[in-house]
Amino acid sequence: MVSLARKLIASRNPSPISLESQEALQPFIPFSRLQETKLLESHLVSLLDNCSSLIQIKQVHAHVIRKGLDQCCYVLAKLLRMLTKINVPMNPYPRLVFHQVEYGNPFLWTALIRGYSIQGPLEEAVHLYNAMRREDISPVSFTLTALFKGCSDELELNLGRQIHCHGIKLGGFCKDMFVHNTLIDMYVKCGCLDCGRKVFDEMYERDVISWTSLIVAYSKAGDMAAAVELFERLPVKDLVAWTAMVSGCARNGKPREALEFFHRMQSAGVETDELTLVAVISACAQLGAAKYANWARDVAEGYGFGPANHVMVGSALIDMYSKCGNVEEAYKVFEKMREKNVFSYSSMIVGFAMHGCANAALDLFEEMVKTEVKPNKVTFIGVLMACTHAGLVERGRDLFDRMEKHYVVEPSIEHYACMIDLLGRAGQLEEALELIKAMPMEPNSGAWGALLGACRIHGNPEIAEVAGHRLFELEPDSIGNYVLLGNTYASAGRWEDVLEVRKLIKQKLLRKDPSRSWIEGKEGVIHEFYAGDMTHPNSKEVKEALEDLVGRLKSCGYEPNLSSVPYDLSEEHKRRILLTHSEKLALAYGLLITDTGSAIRIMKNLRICEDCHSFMCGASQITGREIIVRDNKRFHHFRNGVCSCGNFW
DNA sequence: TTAGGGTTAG
Repeated sequence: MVSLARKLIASRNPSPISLESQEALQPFIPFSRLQETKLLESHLVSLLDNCSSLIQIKQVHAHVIRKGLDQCCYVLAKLLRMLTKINVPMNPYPRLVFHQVEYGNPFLWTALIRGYSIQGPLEEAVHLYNAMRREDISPVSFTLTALFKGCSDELELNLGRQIHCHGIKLGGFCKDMFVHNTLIDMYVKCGCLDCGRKVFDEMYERDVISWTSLIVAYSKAGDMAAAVELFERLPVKDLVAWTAMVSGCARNGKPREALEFFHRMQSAGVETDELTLVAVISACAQLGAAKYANWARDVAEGYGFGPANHVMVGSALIDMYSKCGNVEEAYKVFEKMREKNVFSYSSMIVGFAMHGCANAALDLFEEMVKTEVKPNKVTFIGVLMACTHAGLVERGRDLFDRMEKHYVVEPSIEHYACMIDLLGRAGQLEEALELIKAMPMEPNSGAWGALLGACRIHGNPEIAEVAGHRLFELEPDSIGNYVLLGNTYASAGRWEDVLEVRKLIKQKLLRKDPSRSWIEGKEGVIHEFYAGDMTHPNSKEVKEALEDLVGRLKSCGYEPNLSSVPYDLSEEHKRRILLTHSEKLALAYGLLITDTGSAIRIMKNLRICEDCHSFMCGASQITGREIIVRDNKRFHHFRNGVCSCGNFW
C-alpha cells in the first residue's frame, strides 16, 4: 500500500483532501476506551524515553503495532525523536515509520524534519517542510526551531532568513519566545550578529535566554564592552548569564575582570556549577600565579567539584597548573582523575611540552592512543611542540606523517607551523622553507613567523629576509617581525640593514613592547621589572645582589654573550645593557625575597635571550636554587647548571 | 517538545 503521506511528498500538486476530511475519517472511540488508550500511549512514550539503542526502540515499535497504535502520531513522533537522539539515519527506518502513517499530524512531520535538520541533508528537511505546508498542515514552533537549528549548523544564513520571513507570519509566531531565541542563535552562529540583535530588539517579550544568547555572541566576537553593557541591563541574572560573563572575560584575555564577575556572582548568592568553575580556573591560568592557582583549586573543591570526579574541572586544573609553572602538580591532578577525555590528555601533553618534558609528553601520547580516547588536532600540536622543544626532528616528522594516515586528523595550518618551527629550530632552515612552499594552503603569519624566529636563532639573514618581507605584508603593524629581522641582521653584523629596518619601524610609528619580567612575592604580590629599570623600591639591594651574583658567576667562567645585544655599540656598553635585562633583575630580587629551599619563578613577556639563558643556568648551579622562567612561549627549568629546554627554544 | 554558559593550541 502506498501511504497517503508518501503520495503527498511525491506530489507537486496539493492533495484534494483537507484537514476537515481527515478529522471526519477518525473512528468514534467511547470515552472509557479513550482514557485507556491515552494511558497506553503515555506508557509507550515513557518506554521509548528509556530506550538507548535501536534494538530497544524496535522492540517498543513492535509492541506499538501489537497494541494497534501504529497510526498514533503522539507515540510515533516520540519514536522518531528517540531515533534522532541515538543518531539513527533518517533513511530508511525512521522514514518508513513516517510513511506508514495515513494522516500525519504536525508533530510527526516535525519529528522527521528535525531528524533531517540535525543529521542532514538540510534540503530534505526543507522539502518536507514545504510538503507539509502544501498540505495545509500548520507548522508548530518546534518545526521552525528545528529548521533554524539546521540552518545554524550548516551556516545557511539565506535559507534561515527565508524561513524566518515566511514562517513566522505563517504560523502566527510573532510573539513566540522559543522561536525568536532560536532565531537569534541562528543569525549569530551564521555570523550576522547585527541580525541577531535586530531580532532581540524587536522581540515582543524577552527572557534570560534571549539576553544570554546575545551576550555570548558579543563576547565571542571579542566585543566585551557590548556584552557587559547588555549584562548590566539584564533584569534577572541567572547562573548561566553570570557564567557567560566570567568565561567571556577569560576568553578575551581579561582574567581579573573574570574574577571580579565571579566575586559579584557569589555576593549575589547565585549558585556555582562546573562550567563556572572551569571559567574561573581558566582565568587563573592566565594570571600564571601560584596564589591564584591554589585559590581556584580550593574554590572548586569547596563547591564539591574536585578533579577526581569532574573531568572538565580536572582538565582545566591541569592546564592552569602547567601555565602557572607547576607541571608536577598538573600531573598529580591528571593521575587523580578517574575519567580522562581528550582535553585532559591534550592539556597534560601540552603542559609537558611547554615545560620541555618531551619524553613525558610522547610517552603519554602513546599511552593515550591505547585507550578509547582519540587524539585530536590539539593533541598533535602538543606532541609536535614537545618534539620541537627537544629537537626531535625525526620523531616529529614521523608523527606528522602518521597523524592523518593512522589517526585521521588532517594536518592544519597550525600543524604545518609546528613542523616549520621544529625543522627551523633544529637548524634545518632550507627544509623548513621547502615545507612552507609545499603547504597545501596559503602559509599564514604563524608559519612565516616560525621560520623567521628560526633564522634569528641560527643567524640566517637571507632566509630571514624572505620570511620577514612576507610577514610585513601579512602583518604590517606587528613590531615583533621587524625586531626579529633587525636582530638577525645585527647578529650577522649587517648594521646598514639593521638601520633600514629601524627606519621602517619609525615610519610606521610602531612602538616596541618593552621587555619586562615579574615575580610573585609574599602573599601573591607581583613585582615587575623593566629592562634597565631601577625604580623598584628595593632597587639598591637588587643591584647589589646582582653584582654579587655576576662576580661569583665570572669566577666560574661566565662570560657575557655580547651578540645578544642587537645594537652597534661598544663592548662595554653592551655589557652594561645585558646586566639590566629584566629577568636578571627579577632573579636578583627573587634571591632576596624567597626562602632558600624554594624554586624562584619568573615570568617574562618576551623570549629569553641567549645571555640571560646561560646566566640562569650558571645561577642555578652556584646558588643551588631551581629557577623557573616562563617566557612568551614556554617554560625553562634551570637546575644544577642545566636547562630543561636543552638549549632548544 | 524546542532555546542560553565549557576546558586543550594559536
